[in-house]
Amino acid sequence: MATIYEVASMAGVSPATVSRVFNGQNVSADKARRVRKAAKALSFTPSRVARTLRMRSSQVIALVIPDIENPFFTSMARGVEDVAQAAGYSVVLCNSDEDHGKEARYLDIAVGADMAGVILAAAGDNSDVSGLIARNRPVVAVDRSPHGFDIDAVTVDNRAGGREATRALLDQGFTRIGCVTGPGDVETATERADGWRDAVRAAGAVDERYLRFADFRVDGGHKAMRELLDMPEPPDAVFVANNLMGVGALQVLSQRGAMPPAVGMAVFGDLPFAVMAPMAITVIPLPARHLGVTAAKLLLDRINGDDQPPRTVVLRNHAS
Amino acid sequence: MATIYEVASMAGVSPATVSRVFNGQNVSADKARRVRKAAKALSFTPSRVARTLRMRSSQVIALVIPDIENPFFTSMARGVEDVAQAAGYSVVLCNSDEDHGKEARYLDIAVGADMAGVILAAAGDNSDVSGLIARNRPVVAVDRSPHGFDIDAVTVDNRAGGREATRALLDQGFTRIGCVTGPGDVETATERADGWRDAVRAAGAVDERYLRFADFRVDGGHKAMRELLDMPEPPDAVFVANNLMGVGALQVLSQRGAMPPAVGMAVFGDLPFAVMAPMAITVIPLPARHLGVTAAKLLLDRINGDDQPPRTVVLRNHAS
DNA sequence: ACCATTCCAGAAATCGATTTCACCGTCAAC
DNA sequence: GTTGACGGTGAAATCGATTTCTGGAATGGT
Repeated sequence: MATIYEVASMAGVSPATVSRVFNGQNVSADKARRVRKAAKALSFTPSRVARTLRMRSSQVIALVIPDIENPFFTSMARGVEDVAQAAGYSVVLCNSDEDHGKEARYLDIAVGADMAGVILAAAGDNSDVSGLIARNRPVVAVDRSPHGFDIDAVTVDNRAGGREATRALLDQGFTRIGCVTGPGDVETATERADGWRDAVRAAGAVDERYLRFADFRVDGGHKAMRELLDMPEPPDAVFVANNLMGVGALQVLSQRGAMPPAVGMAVFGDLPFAVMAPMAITVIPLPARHLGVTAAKLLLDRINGDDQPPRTVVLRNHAS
Repeated sequence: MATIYEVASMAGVSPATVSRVFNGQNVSADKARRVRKAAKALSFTPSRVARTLRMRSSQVIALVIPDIENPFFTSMARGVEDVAQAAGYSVVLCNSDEDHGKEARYLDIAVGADMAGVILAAAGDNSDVSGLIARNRPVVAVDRSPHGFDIDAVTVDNRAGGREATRALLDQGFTRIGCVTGPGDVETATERADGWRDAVRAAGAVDERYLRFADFRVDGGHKAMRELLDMPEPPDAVFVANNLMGVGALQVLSQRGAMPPAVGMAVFGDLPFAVMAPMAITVIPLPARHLGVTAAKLLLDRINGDDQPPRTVVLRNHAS
């Protein structure tokens, strides 16, 4: 509540001097001491708001993710946080809940709050970052990237991963491979499904009835898996395009007493908090933390004035 | 980037009028129309920073949690978020990482950024919220509460839960019940261990060698569980005081081929993303989302000027 | 002893919104 | 016809920091 002015008058100096003390500029030792003492006495905390208004930029970066309850994204958040902290930035986490409206609102806030930059795991292909770009605020897309904008991006090779996962199932001798992927307007979902198509086609014909779009959550996995199993000729194996749907699918299989390898299963992304090493399940690991770290580094570069044309970094998901 | 002044001059009115248009005050229809048109043309986004500086409060609340990778806390965050959103507030999530230094930094930021209030799941008993109190900012403690401050709090009955969990193991016929709890300076950890002591004492003598303090994470569960199993006379069952350590303990048991019910197990808090209904495991469910909802409501009350003496809400964890 | 740097420090402008105050019309009441 | 109330509007103060500009003091080189 105390302001720089009160500190100044208590220390018998000008506000400018108080500011200089706190920003490590040259101030005589005597005055600096008096200022610090006064600041302590008044338990002075500088107003970041005033500072931000004047400086036109805050030491905060926004990380907008579509599902805070997904360990993949929280792990990514940790990566972002560690890099940002080390560089003196704070991270605020915004949960868009896969909702374009909420996402837009958070992006507006990021602009209005003069945040230094934004790392965005977009809710869908048509997320709109034009406001950020118009105002020249650095943005980095991570995991998924909005279409139609030429911005920095960090992704993994979704198609290759989907192909590899599906091929693993074929190699295990399964013949009717289903696919449970995410929403049709999310890049990672369609790309992973494309990988599935690639692999299946290479082994024969693609049966699109075995493809299900769900919502990238546990419940989506339930629903899609049930649908597949209830088909007249159900698949004998399934490729699931993300971790949470993988959990959902496994829960359904468990209920029906058909755990892998009775039904084949490959998952894109590590299964969260798995208790038993799921030997019968093929997992394409996803470098979640590393995605965050890389995105944060890219963003910090931009914040510090890096002006190259936008880069896209594709991380290897070292298959296992 | 456009300011209220540019909008004003484009619309041929004063900045005050522009402000009034956006804040729903009385302005003639004609001018209002011109202002809106100009604002659109300039793609004007009001500066929250300037607004906050002037109003001395922002529409943002901080939620400080000790571990963003723990689904219990993210679920709590969802509860907070839903309530806050509905009331027009945004939530920024701050991960203190069980570190008092980081936590203190985030609390400072909350003050300096003039946030409307803070919901704090403290990193330990001796977290310091005096800065917030001195500046009259609403704080609500959730899950854990810092000692020595008389503030609103929302908790569960940890001791009763620990007692109940342990009793369940005794009822199942186990006789040497171990306990894996969290750090000694975290209230929820010590209280749950107290519950364990209560139950064990009621059935005989408490052997403190069966009590382990770990770090509330998966690795802590590993370490503590291994130590217990490696004792000359290992426990035949174990009460684990949180969800992640429960996962860790189960992983160790799985490795050693002693899954429940070979070794008895009770866990405080729901196991995240469990694939199979763990019938052999006693789970004390934790109303994570509800904790968040309740805390957010309390905080909003305070923000809106509620001035009663601090309340402590203890939620029932409807045992199962 | 003199001039040129360099260093300190204060006054005042600035960031962009909100809000008080004062003023002007208009309209209703008496 | 005067008074009072009220709605609409703009000028200017305000929030609390940073920063430019300026002047004075101190330092150093010759």
